[in-house]
Parts: sequence; structure tokens; C-alpha cells
Amino acid sequence: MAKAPLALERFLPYRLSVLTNRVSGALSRHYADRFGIGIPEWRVIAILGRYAGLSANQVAERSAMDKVTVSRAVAALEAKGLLDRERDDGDKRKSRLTLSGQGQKVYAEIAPLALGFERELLTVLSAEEAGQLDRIIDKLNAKMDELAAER
Amino acid sequence: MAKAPLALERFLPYRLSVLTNRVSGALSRHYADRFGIGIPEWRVIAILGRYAGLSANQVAERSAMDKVTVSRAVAALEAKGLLDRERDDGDKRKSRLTLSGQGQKVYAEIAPLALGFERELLTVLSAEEAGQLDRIIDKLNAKMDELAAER
DNA sequence: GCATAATAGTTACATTTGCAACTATATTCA
DNA sequence: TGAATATAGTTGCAAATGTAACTATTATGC
Repeated sequence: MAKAPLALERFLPYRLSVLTNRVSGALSRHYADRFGIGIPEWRVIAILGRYAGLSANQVAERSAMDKVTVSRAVAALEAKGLLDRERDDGDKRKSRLTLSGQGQKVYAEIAPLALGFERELLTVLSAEEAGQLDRIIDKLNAKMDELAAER
Repeated sequence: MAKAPLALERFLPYRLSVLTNRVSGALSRHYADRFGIGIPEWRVIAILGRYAGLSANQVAERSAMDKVTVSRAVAALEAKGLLDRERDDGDKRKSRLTLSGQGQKVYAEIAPLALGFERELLTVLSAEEAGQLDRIIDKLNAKMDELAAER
């Protein structure tokens, strides 16, 4: 039984990592240049653009970022006047987060830009392949859930 | 024509990023714990394990890391006694990099571990899907080449 | 053959990030 | 009730990373 040698350039985690870095890098350059916004901030905006009034923790859950990252992104957005924080009356530990008028304007500009980038990226895949990729990512994520649960 | 809303959890760059972080994180925990080695160092080991005697720049090319990252990883590995640096006679700017005996031992331990992780991950995909994923990654990378060339 | 440009690699600095410890508030249950 | 525990969010500190500037060496063009 021949042992497969480790060829980094064929190694899936490596390949994923390289592709992801290139994609995220290219995308974030778009809005970093134009809006002075980093990836975590952009994710918070994307979440709040769709679901206004979430707490920081809820944003963290939906964005797969940890709460420290979210906390800092929220603080940065607030400082830039893109986000409003309103203390929750029922539970004073929480805040309701919403995009300010400015924030909504930024969202309205970035969202199409991001979707356009995605569309452009997907031009190299057939509709079938795009569907395959989607399912495959879901499956791999499910596997990661399983592995994470084991420990 | 209805405009697709931006749902972060369906947005490809985001999905790739989340999956990749989880995969890389899980994998690197394996060898970080056991060998006190980070991702860049592991990549250098993987490359040199297969192609001994490359220069730092050649390692950078093959590993898709920039030369600063490689430089630091090489320095760290040398400090740990896992790597030998030998000044090139023809061109004194370069060095030939090789794994030391120790380094080869680490390589011999990590490589199967990494391949085992990959195999485990791929258990959730059919052979067909694994092939699809491979091709899709290649296509997306090609697209990124194209986009990078444009600017 | 010498000034200029290119290349290999390193260093410095600023930014990002992640973990752990912390504050403040809320919940649990004896 | 009130002591112990949990949760929301922040802060501090250390490590990782990227960009730009730097050194040393080699290649190029006039």
C-alpha cells in the first residue's frame, strides 16, 4: 500500500486557505479603500443591515466571530457614527445595535459591491458547480461541527 | 427583477472564510500542541520535507506566503534546530534550506497526522464531490489570477 | 567598468487578533 | 434572601501579520 506523500499544493486545508485569503483580501480591498472599513466591521454592518436591533452576542453568533472581535468592531463603527447602541431596558448588560442613517448608507453601497464581486467570482463556475460547492461547504462544516463536539 | 438581498450566511467569501478558519484552526491545534509550531513553520517544513535545498524565496513561492513570513518561520525553525541554512556559493544572497535530522523527524510525524486529518475531513464527501471540490478550487483560483492581473 | 536597477532576505513599526482576566448585571437554588 | 454561578461586554497583554524601509549582493546598460 503506497503511502501518499504530502504535497502541500494538493493538501485541502492549504488549498482552502490560499483561496480564501485571496478572495477575502481582494474583497476587503474594495471596501477598505473606499470606506476605511475592515472585515469584522463589514460583517457587523452586513448583519445589522439585515437584522437591526441584535445584541453584540447575537451578532457574534451570526457572524462566526468571537465576542471580542465584535465588541471592537462595534466600538469602531460607533466611533465612526455608523452604528447606534441603545441599552436594553430588560437586561442592562445588553445593547440593541442598529445602523445609523450613515451606516445604512454605507450598507446600501457596500452590499451591491460585495454581491457584484461574488457574482463576478461565480462566472467561472457553472450553475451546477456553484450548487455543488454550496453543498460541499455545508458538508465540510457539518464535519467540523462533529469534530468540535468530540473534544 | 428582484434584487437578491445580502445574506451573510449565504455569501460565498464569508462561507469560505468561516470554513477555512475552522479547518486551519483544528489542524494547527494538532501540531501546535504537540510540536509548538505555527502554520507558517509547518508549511515551511512541509515544503522542505519534499523539496530539500530550496531558497527562502522558492519556499515563499511554493507556499503562497510572503517572504517576510517565510523569513520569520525559517528563523524560528533554525532557532529550534529543525532547519539548517547553508549560504549559496554562487549567489551569496541566497541560502539553501534543508531540514535537520530533528526537522525530518518532526516532518515524519506531522505529515501523516496532517494527511489523516484531511482524510477524516474527506470522509463526508463522495469521491465525486472531492473531485468537484478540487476542480472548483482551481477554477476560482484561476479567476483570482485574472482579477489580480487586471489591476 | 561604473552607475543604476533588480533581487534575497531582514528589520522596524504599526495593525490585527486571540486569550484571559475583568466589570457589571442577571439567574439559580439552598 | 443571598452566596454561587452564569452571561454580556470590555480591556490588557502578548503573539501573529503585513507594509515599507533597509542591507547586502548580483545583474544590467551605457
